[in-house]
Amino acid sequence: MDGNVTIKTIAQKTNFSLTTVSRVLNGTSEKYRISRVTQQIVLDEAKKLGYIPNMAAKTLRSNKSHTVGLIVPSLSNPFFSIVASTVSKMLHAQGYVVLMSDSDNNEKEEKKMLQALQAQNLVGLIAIPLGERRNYELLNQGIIPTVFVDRFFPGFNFYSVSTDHYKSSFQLVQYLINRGHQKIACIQGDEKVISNTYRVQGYRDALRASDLKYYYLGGVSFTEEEGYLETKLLLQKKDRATAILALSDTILLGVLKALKEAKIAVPEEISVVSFDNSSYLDYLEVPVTSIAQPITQIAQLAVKLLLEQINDKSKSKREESEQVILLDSSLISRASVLDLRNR
Amino acid sequence: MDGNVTIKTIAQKTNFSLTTVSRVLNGTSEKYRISRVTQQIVLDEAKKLGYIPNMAAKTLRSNKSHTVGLIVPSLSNPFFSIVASTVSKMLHAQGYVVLMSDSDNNEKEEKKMLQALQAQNLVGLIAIPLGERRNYELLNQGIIPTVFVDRFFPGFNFYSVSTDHYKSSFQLVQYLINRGHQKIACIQGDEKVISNTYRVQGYRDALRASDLKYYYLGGVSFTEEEGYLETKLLLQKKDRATAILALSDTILLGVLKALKEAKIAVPEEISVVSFDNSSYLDYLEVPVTSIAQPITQIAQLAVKLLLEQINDKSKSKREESEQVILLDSSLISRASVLDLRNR
DNA sequence: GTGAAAGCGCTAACAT
DNA sequence: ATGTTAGCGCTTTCAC
Repeated sequence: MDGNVTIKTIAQKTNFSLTTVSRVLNGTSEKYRISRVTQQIVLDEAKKLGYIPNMAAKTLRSNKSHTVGLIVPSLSNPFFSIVASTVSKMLHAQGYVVLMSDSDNNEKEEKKMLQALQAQNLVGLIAIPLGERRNYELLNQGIIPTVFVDRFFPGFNFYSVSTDHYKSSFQLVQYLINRGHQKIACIQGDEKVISNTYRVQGYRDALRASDLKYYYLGGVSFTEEEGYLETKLLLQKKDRATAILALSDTILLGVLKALKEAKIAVPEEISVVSFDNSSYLDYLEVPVTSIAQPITQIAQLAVKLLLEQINDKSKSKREESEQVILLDSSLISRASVLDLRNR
Repeated sequence: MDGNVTIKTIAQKTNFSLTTVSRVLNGTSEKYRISRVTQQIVLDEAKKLGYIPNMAAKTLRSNKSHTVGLIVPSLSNPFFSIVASTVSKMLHAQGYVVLMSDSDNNEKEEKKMLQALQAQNLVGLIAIPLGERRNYELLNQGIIPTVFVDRFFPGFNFYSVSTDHYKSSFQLVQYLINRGHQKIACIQGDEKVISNTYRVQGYRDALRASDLKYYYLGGVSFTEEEGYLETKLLLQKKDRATAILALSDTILLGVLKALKEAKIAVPEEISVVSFDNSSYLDYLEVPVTSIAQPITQIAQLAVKLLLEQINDKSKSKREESEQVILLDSSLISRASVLDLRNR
């Protein structure tokens, strides 16, 4: 009643021992052949008293917390929040509880959060890391099963799940090239994040594959402002690109703003494509062709791999589990690309 | 080294007692006048050994977990994810850790999550509740300081922080009326959530205040599909509205889709306004006038109120803390409303 | 089929 | 300025 019902209370009320009560409440009755009657008495009393187990005690005793950590660069980014949403739901369904940390795109913060998480007896960790691999090297010698999502570092014995950024980017640029574009500019996000790196490589390699010499790369962060500024810059070049590849939808919005201000028509005067395929792309002034990542699939796979590791007691196995899993994206074609071959 | 360094290990290595080590590591050295030398020795050893405190033990012993629960209807909704992001960052900065739960807009799930959270010795809870008040009545007799965000139920001794939905809606409708609109339709979300209820009331009262008889209310959930379907329905009425009020941006996207399909021009043939002011509204085919909620402010205030309660040991005070705090929104005027007075 | 007792890592009252 | 000790709520040997 007074909010402090423990198994001891129940033991006293029912005149059974702590042990018996504990066993009943943990579903190990069968294993210890506790009589149906006893079970019922204990269960009834627990319900009547509104017993709520004390996780801290369980965790301390068993050294297993049923807690999974989740660290993301920023929840205000839809991509990450959908991952968080999916991960959270799946894990809760499995009886885990999720400790969420928003590293705010700040590596110092990320480090602090990782440390805080380590004190929580986590049974697992799902991380969308920032650019600093050392933050993850401190991770308790890989004692906590960890899965990287979207971004990763080579050389960790963790699973990583992400879109095949390189391939996606390559295909997207090829899509432009196939429509006659020869001068394609790219506005990137943060150079330190590996998904960005791969996208840029895909961009570069697609150009090379078609022997295109025009190469323009700008941008330093995945923000609307950057997209805006970089587009302003881009428009001042005498040799203007015929297409812009925005490496995220946030960047895209900035690009569109700058183009609108300069009264440059999309796609008549310049074509635009992006990564992310946000739901509003269909409703923009000109619907924008974009790469759709299989976000939910990625998150689901990450959780599955994590649970697998958690349930796999044989740690030896885990030692050699470095594995990067790349999922294909889909190119959603809309009206923002002009076919230059028809001119 | 082996990942199981406790204060006992440090005590042995340094030949100090558990107490001393504990005190040094908890920053209570001053209070107990532990010598600088001792402090340094202990601190050095802790660092050398890579000591990580065991939170479960701390929590068990002190019955205070430094863990705050956060429960949201769905992280994939930008409004909620921004709240989550802000809350998480602020709380982490204060040394708290955040247990996140996505109730998936499902009251059964919400109940389960609330129960799971209760087992975690939470020191506080921030909740964006669904429609079921009973889920919160079970909340440990209000022993855990709780703050409702965005939505709330009357009769709880919790603080609630939200936008003044009624007023916002009233103003928005008045804005339409001022521009000569007399037939305004409203497409709502989930009737069970109080923010929706208030918005609908604001809509109704604004009409009444101007003696307008036209009243059209449709919709059952905050989704694009609903917005789409309801608009289809709406368009079949012989007496068509001159303006549509979409109670969320998700609904809005559906509305726009239906209008586009029907080739009805915005704002020439019909005006549209919405709630949420998502960042992409500026870039839509027709930028849409919308109500911007002070999301970050709301989240910040909620955290402040929570921390206040947590630090306020005098529970008596908390007993009478029911208080609903309403923040003003801003009306962001864009091109989606036609001024009928000029015709 | 059930119970007694030890102990997980930590803190705090009570020493000195 | 530092140490001893009890105990938070729970699980788990070991015992009968």
